[in-house]
Amino acid sequence: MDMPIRTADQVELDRLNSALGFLMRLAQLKIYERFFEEVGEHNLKPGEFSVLWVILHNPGIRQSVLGQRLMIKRAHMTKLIRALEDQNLVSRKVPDGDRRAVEITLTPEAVTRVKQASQWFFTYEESVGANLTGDERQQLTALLRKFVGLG
Amino acid sequence: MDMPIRTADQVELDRLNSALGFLMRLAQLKIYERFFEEVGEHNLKPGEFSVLWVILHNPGIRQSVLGQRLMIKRAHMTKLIRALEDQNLVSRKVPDGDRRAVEITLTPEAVTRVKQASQWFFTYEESVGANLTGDERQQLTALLRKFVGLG
DNA sequence: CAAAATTTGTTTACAAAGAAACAATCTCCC
DNA sequence: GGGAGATTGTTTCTTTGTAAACAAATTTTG
Repeated sequence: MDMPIRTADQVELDRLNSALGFLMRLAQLKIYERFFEEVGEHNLKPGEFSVLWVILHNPGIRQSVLGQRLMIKRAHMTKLIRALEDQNLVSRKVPDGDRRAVEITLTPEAVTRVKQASQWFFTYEESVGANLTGDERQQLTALLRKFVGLG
Repeated sequence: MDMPIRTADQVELDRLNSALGFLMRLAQLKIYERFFEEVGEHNLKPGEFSVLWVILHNPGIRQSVLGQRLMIKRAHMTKLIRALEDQNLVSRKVPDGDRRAVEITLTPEAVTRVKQASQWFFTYEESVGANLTGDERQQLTALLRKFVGLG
């Protein structure tokens, strides 16, 4: 009868169904969507939070290294850091050893703020993948860690 | 001693190390990066390809349904479809039943083009996750499929 | 049936992220 | 020591995607 497709779950994806890159993109988008639904505007976006968190645990880290680890391009990192600086959350210091580089540290306010934010952030993170069993979630985490080359 | 961190793999991520959302974002970025390294400008970007692929397999699909399945927002979908229309790859038709909607079909050229593009696209997709064993890759795919709700 | 609410797609304005060109510094090597 | 080349960060421009307001058609409901 050639009934037009009316709902998303009737859509035929064919080979896309087992394409790793495609599935990963979908997964990521789903996580983001849920993040903004649940956490709303908690005044620190996930990107900002992870940047601040990493600086907290690596005081004086250089912009370039931070960017490499979080896969943020230099051009974009410049903007992120400046925005954080404008909010008085980080301070930049050009080290004596290498005057091209910039070393970044949290301000005391930011330390408090990040520790506080970490509560809801990780609470959310733990709720991600709630439709999986504990084992599956565990496996997924391990596989992703291997996939991205973390330990 | 306070040696500054010099390389990305010395960075302490602490709890971020097992945060599913974080790992997923990293994984996705890694896939994209490799995609552009390897496939370069093959004249069809991954987003465009998947849109066209899904239209190929669901001729006459509505913009809204397409967007729901691929998690593309309406506003953005409008632009994507227009761009594809400008390249003479899709045609739009307002169905009689519901004159708000738009049904999309591939042009004959696009059918050829997508089938051709599918060769390198899926070749790339199969190379994703080459640092995992076959079993692991298989598991990861299955877990992601469950995660995103693809039965 | 008519008013209210919803769906669908578009437009406009904006935010997030990348690419390329650039300047300053540093490293390497002759 | 002094250029050639690499690194580091910034700037500018462009692409990609989202948000909010809107218009038109449809569905709901009183």
